[in-house]
Amino acid sequence: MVAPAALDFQGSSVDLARALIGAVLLVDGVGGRIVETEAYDAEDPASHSHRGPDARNASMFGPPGHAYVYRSYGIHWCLNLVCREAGHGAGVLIRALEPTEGLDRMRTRRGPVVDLLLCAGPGRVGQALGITPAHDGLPLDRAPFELRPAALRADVVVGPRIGISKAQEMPWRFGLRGSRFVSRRFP
DNA sequence: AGAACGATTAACT
DNA sequence: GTTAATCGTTCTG
Repeated sequence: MVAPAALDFQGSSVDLARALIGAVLLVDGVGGRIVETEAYDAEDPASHSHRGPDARNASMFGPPGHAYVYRSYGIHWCLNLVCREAGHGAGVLIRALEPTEGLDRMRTRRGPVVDLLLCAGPGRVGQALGITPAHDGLPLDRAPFELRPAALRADVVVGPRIGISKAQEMPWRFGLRGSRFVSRRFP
């Protein structure tokens, strides 16, 4: 019997990003197993919270255990889970899921793509789960969110983050080893 | 005020 | 491998 890895929203975003691999995330009953995450922090030049609180990133400076939703490239809605003490500005970007529940609704939202690409990337996760600005700032421990920690400690691989120009060398992207549902392979 | 830039994706060569 | 789409935020003058 192995104790479930509890999700600690009070700790660092790097620790939470690692612990989230293998956890199950649902929004209105639609979602799956988290297979890829990235950590961001106020001391991190690549983070939206680096310049301090503003209208867009306010949720990152709100209470831990809540959602931070932002618009990416004017097109996509991406979901983060806020951690650390309120006011700090740290969070974890959900980059990919292995779809397990609500497949039909995901296929309707995502259009004609193979199931492997339903949630392989932060923008795709947002679209498949129906994430909107209305989810920004909502608590993760009640509807429409459902978050279940991984039953066993997952086999996690680490690598540099994707799509950033600052602090590219920081190994703050985490994935489930061998998963075919990640947005990109790990070296 | 205007230009440049994204925590991206889909389509194309 | 390259590139267009698309729009709020940030940088520059």
